[in-house]
Amino acid sequence: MDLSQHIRERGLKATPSRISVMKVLESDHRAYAHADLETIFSTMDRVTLYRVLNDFEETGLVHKVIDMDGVTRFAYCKHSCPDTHHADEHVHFNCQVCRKMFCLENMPAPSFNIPKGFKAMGQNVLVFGLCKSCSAA
Amino acid sequence: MDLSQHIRERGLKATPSRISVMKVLESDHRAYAHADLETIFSTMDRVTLYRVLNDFEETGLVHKVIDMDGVTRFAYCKHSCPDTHHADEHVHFNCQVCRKMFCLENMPAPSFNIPKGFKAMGQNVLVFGLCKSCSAA
DNA sequence: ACTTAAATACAACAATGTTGCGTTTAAATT
DNA sequence: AATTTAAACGCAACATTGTTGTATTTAAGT
Repeated sequence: MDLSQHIRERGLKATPSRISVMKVLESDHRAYAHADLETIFSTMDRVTLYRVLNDFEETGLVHKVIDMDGVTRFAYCKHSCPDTHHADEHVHFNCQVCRKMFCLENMPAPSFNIPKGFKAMGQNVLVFGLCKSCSAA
Repeated sequence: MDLSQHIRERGLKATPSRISVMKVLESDHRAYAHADLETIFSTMDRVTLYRVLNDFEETGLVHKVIDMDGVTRFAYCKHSCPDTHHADEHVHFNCQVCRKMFCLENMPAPSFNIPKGFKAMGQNVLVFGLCKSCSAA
């Protein structure tokens, strides 16, 4: 699959920064924090990285989740998502030891029976504990 | 109910700061951000307020949730919670307009069937959308 | 190769949260 | 009621996460 093409399809220019960030996100369906990617791409400008991630999110290329520490994380959208709604809303798992966040792709977020008067637009379902490698150690 | 007594029962000193913060939290089972309380108690030191909230959380007087914006919020524990585990883990609702966060006390967080190898310790279940007053307006 | 809107780099700023330390105070003891 | 002391407070400094403004550069269409 051509990453440049994938990016351009959403109306964004396929710049080197975007292509390399997308390559990481696409290779591993984990939710990455800005700080993670800043470590990987040590020469990339902080602000550019923030904007790359926000642009990806706004065009539906990635989805956004808040982790246990209140930090925003971004994960590749396996299914193409429209700009407005992310079809693949699933449960995320956040490890308390290594702090990694995993997309549980085949575990859709349940729909809740919210009290009358409230209007639900989406949800953020986060389970925390120990991931595979950390519970083994 | 005596708030001072309630605070002392958890091994904390019943100081004026703690009593007044607890009074607000206890009066309305909503999850308050540090910023909300700083507005209410404009003379209270920022750091003291952070420490009051963290102490309450560590002793099980309140529970902690992360909101849509990644901001930590604290809500009164209706049921007494042991230090380690909060028995009243329920769904929270975060309004996208007024940003208020509501405890849906009678909606327990579901237990998820996490993949083999992962060890779940707890969850943060957040539904967002429009609250009663904001969807009416 | 030219053009232009989009993207980048850099500086400055804002919000949230933490740490260290000297001073004050709640509450137990005398 | 006075004394004691660990706990809590107030203040300064700092760390991290994230945003905004603007001049410069570049992807990609003409």
